[in-house]
Amino acid sequence: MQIASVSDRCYRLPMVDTSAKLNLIDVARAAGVSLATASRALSGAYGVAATTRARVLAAAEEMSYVASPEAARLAGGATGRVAVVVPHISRWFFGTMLEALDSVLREADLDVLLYHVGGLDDRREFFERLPARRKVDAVVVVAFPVEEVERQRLALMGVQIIAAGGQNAVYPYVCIDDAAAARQVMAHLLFLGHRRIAMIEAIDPDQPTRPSGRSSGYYAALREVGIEPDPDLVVTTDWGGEQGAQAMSRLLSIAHPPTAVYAHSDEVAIGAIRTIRRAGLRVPDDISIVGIDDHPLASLIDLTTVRQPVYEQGTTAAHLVLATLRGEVDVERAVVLATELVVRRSTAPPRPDRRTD
Amino acid sequence: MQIASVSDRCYRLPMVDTSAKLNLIDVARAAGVSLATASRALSGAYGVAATTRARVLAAAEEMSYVASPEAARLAGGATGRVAVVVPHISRWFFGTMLEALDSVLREADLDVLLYHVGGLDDRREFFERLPARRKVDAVVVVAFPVEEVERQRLALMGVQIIAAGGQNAVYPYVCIDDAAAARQVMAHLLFLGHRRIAMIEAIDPDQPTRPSGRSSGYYAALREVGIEPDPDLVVTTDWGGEQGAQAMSRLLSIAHPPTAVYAHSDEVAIGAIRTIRRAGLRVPDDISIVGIDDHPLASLIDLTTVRQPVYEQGTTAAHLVLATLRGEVDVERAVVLATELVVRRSTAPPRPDRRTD
DNA sequence: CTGTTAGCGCTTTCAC
DNA sequence: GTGAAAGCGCTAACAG
Repeated sequence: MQIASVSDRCYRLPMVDTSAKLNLIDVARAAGVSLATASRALSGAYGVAATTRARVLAAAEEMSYVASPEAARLAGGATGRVAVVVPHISRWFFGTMLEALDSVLREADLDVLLYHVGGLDDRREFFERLPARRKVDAVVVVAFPVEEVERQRLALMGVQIIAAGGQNAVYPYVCIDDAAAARQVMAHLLFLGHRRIAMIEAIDPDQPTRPSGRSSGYYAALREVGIEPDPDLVVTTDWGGEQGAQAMSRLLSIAHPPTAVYAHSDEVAIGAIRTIRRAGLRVPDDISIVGIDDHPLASLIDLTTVRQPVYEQGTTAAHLVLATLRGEVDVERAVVLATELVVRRSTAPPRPDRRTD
Repeated sequence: MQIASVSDRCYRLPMVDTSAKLNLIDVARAAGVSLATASRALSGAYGVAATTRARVLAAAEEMSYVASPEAARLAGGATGRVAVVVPHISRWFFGTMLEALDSVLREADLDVLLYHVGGLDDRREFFERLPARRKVDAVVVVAFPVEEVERQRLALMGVQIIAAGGQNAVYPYVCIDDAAAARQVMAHLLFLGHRRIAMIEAIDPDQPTRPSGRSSGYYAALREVGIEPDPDLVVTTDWGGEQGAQAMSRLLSIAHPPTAVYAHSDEVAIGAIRTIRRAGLRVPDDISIVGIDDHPLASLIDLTTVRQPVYEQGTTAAHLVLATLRGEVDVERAVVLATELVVRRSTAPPRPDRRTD
């Protein structure tokens, strides 16, 4: 992590001459057109002859002209910025999503304004402040519910909303089918012969969220095979490894502990594994465990999981943003990406002496 | 991860009346002063009577006035934005750093512009583009070297640079002492009686970096106790778990494998552990292993490591930004934060039959 | 299809 | 200590 001046770089960086700033007017002159025409040509508006536009574009390219977002915005144009709103940053899911969003938005020459909105106060602050001065052209909310009032407020300012990793009927979104993911977990566990399957349900205490499909899928799968859900086998906690470990302790403290555990995320699952091991039990011999995500460390832990395409959700959401910004009317409003079971070595049939059926 | 309109929220969001936008002139009128005075008062410049300033501030507060960054910048002021440049986003270290930076910068009413600069092309793009139009007031580079030319280019535009998680003599920085961290690892391992200590050295292939203190500390510690470094015991790889696993394979393929392994990061260490286990060996009985970071999952894996205060590095760097922006001259230009060894259960004395001394 | 013109909301000289 | 006025660089009506 050392930082030092590296002298043997492979590119030259021309020194800027601050005294000679390059404005649109310069490009216009170089192309032999008026300022207005240059503006139209660059912004891709209609009503410019193809040859003229080409000339302007060439001149701009030649002089490596970069427009001033400030001036553009002030004059009523777009800001060239999009806000990405995330409830967490350091967790893998959110970081990966950010990386994906950033990658395609930057490609489209849009700047990314990061908004970390943890609790309710941040959230309120965000939705009160942002619209006040149109700082962005669109906002992407990552796994984060937006109220209708909030949406309308933004819409009033001409700011679009797109959701990544979550769903809503009102604005475009891309997500996975959480209930289907839960069912993939359950199908695997049931097929292996497990009957006492616990669930470590994760919820974010700071975010008001509807009951997740990851939970409903569990109950649905159980009911379908005629197993009555046992409340003792469901424990709710925050996302995160330590919390998973604690939740697992509770599951080990009941009269008839489960033979298999379904955790809402890999991180939670990894925490649960620690508790199991500390109890002197083995995975998967004594207890099977499955997570959701396919976190990079899951493969290193040999954790069976359901993979969700996080990066792809991000890029897809970003493309939704671009399409919306372009004013495309026939935008695909809902994209649901497929998940898949990844079988590794944290699952096995239950020990014969522990089978309950 | 479901997103839905939540109706029972605990705050009211007033609908914006887009037709009545609030400008500085309105605040000025309300305070009974001229536009110029209002501007001066708000920007905290000298030459305004204390009472006048108070009146303006009150009016602004009352009307919950928010300045337009666009107009401010256009007129020669600050942008109210700072760029954060990171080579990765989804890795824990960088996400945590971002979270910390964001937290204090937002507190100071600055917006965070995220720049993911992966390879050389991105980097070039960044340093060519950003200065062209002053989009930000300062840039924070996270674990990322900046060339002198690049720095000067930014300085010319009045943009400050601050480094987080890396060091440089020219601009303010905050980091840890990598060499010291390495020595903490080595002291622990040597004290336990290990002599054949391997190092899995991690480097980012996309970033031109000076040899890390994490490596030099290893060699220094070895030499100090009179152990001749064995080239076979050092393997270099990319950061990341899979890479750590592969590196460990190589260490297991030499004539005399190590009794202990020092990995440059916890993620690398976790990968290495998988390889060790798959080889039928046990940690720490057969091989001890130590990482650096204290990644949240490290405690779940029971990994001995050297903790570095990532979040604190971020907040400190952000405060450096604020001080610099405030024009403070006597800014602490270099902050080096302490690291500490966290002993868990991945280290133990070497097996007597494997000791080589 | 292209050029002219009037601001966008603020900061900053300048006078007073 | 305060006010008046001149832009910052661009877009969006308008004319032509």
